Amino acid sequence: MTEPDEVLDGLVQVSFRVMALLSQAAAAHEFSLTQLRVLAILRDRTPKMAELADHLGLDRSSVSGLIDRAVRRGLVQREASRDDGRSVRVGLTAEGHRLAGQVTAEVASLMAPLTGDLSAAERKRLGALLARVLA
Amino acid sequence: MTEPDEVLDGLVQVSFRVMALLSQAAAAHEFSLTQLRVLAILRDRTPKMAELADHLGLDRSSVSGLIDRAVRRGLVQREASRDDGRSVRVGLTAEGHRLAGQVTAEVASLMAPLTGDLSAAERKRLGALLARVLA
DNA sequence: TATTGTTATACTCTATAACTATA
DNA sequence: TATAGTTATAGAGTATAACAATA
Repeated sequence: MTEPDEVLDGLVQVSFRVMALLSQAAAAHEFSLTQLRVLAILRDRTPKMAELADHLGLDRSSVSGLIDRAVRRGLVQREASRDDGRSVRVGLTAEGHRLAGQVTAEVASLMAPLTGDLSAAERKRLGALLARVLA
Repeated sequence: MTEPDEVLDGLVQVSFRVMALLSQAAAAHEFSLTQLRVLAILRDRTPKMAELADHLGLDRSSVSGLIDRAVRRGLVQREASRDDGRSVRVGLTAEGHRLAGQVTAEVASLMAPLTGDLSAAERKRLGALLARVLA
């Protein structure tokens, strides 16, 4: 190949741009993109460690460390599962929820200019096409 | 906020998908996403260290380490600049070029399914919209 | 025996600060 | 003095392997 598809190339370029913005939003609060993902995931879930590892696509041992650091910062709590004595559920603390909400808002602000030049119709079309890509 | 724009949400989701595919392509050759970026950048440039750091958005000291490891793997070479005795140019070795080409092809293959369900017209439209986003 | 999570270990990535050499 | 690059150091992120507790 070597001549990459125009559209695929655009997807890669846009993805790097988006990741840079997400990293910037995370860095403003001194955490990593991965910690940002953890916060986002825990906003509407209280998964077991193994489930969280699956969501993130990481090894369980890596997630242990991530959660250790988030707990140390007071953003996340561990609690024992009653159904299975081996497993542990993780969830946001009140402060974690607050921060997750704030960062989500900041991400939206940072990203808004990306689609700022598009008309309502173009936005709708782009949204639909992205949904197809994700299908 | 808290209710993120549909389109922005799509961009974030697609970006994570793309990054996962790129990471997968890189991991198949046992290197990181950053090393993949280095290879891609050096495919058509022979920058000085400081220029490479700018492209990557990283500190020079971080790039020193990245290049050290790539040199150790025989993919990249350093050479002194003749115009400025302080600066160093970096470029791919023959093996680095070979590998960069191969990985680029593998990335294209991995990503192809993303747009596999789109018609030619839809692809064209998506490409145009992504170009607007990048503008 | 198998599974859940943690720990020990090792390496990559990254930044800051201090340093060397050149300008 | 200022700039280019490296080195020293420290911490986060990641995986593999070994382990404890529970199933």
